[in-house]
Amino acid sequence: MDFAGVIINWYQRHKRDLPWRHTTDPYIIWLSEIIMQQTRVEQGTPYFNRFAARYPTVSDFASASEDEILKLWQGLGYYSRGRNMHHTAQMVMESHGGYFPSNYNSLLKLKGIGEYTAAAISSFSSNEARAVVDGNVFRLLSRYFGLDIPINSGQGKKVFTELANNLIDKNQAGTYNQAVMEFGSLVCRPKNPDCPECPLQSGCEAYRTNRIKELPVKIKSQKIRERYFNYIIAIKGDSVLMNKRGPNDIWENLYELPLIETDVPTDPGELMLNEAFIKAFGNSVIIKSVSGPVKHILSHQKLYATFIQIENYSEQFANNNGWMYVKLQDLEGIAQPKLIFHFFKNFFKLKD
DNA sequence: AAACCGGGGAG
DNA sequence: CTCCCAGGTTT
Repeated sequence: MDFAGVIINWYQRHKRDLPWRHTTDPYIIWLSEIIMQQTRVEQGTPYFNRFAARYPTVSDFASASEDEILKLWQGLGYYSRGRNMHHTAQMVMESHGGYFPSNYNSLLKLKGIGEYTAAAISSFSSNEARAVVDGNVFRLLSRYFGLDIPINSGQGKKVFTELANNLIDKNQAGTYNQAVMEFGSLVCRPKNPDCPECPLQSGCEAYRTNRIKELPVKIKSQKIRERYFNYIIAIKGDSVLMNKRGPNDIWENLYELPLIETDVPTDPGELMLNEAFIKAFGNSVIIKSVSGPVKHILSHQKLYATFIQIENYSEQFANNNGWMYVKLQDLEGIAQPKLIFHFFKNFFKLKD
């Protein structure tokens, strides 16, 4: 049996029953694929179920508001995925007559859909023979063929994509694509792969040469930036001052507390002398309470957040774009980063 | 080509 | 702590 045959045979005996595997509707498959990008199946599945229930068709998705979509997305990370989906859903309504595309080239033009996702949707919905190349496939192929070219280099991407397209079973492209990813996820795992039970063991170059641990090769990641977020809690009556974040930074269009960011750790007393702080709140502020710093780690940044509740402030922040008072009972309805959501939960003793 | 974009779980 | 997950977009 050839490579594809072994993989498909294994898949038919070991595949998981995932909710998006029961459909050929490209819209539903798109929903699942975007949600699962850089996300573990266990983490993404509840989100998929909520989105599929709330927006059964692309029309439903397109007519929702961005705030509503981001709220449903809250906690899943990489929020541009949610914003791009909204844009794409509207594009499908306007330019594709409400019918979600199912061919590779049309899919590739849509926002948030790259080569992987276009190959996945087209093969799962219409059996188009384009090989998916995701993290699982990179790992499986680099090990099986003993290729040490970095998987995150331009050249590596090209080599592995070409190889994958030579291996695909063109008569059952969708099944093959599902199968290679499932196999990479459950057998050819990143750590402790199940080589003893692997049906490809006899032909695996990395296994033969004892290089399982060295493959795949990846180019080292970037430096991690450290940032200091001084969040201000300004409560007036039954409202709290909030900020809607702007473009070109993390958490775009999500809501947080008013933020005075500094390059170095700054204690609250010192922060009150900060130019931006005085410009927003005046110079007769009283600090009521301080908590933190709370460490919040992203893949590319380390955040240290301090929460400072103030009183006797003057409202000179009227010109600060995005700052607004939000009623406490409306807080639960707006999309917030995990850091903020958790803080509020603790601060107001909110229930789940 | 390199930087940017979350959050969580495994080891 | 490090690595990586059904990756894509921007610079």
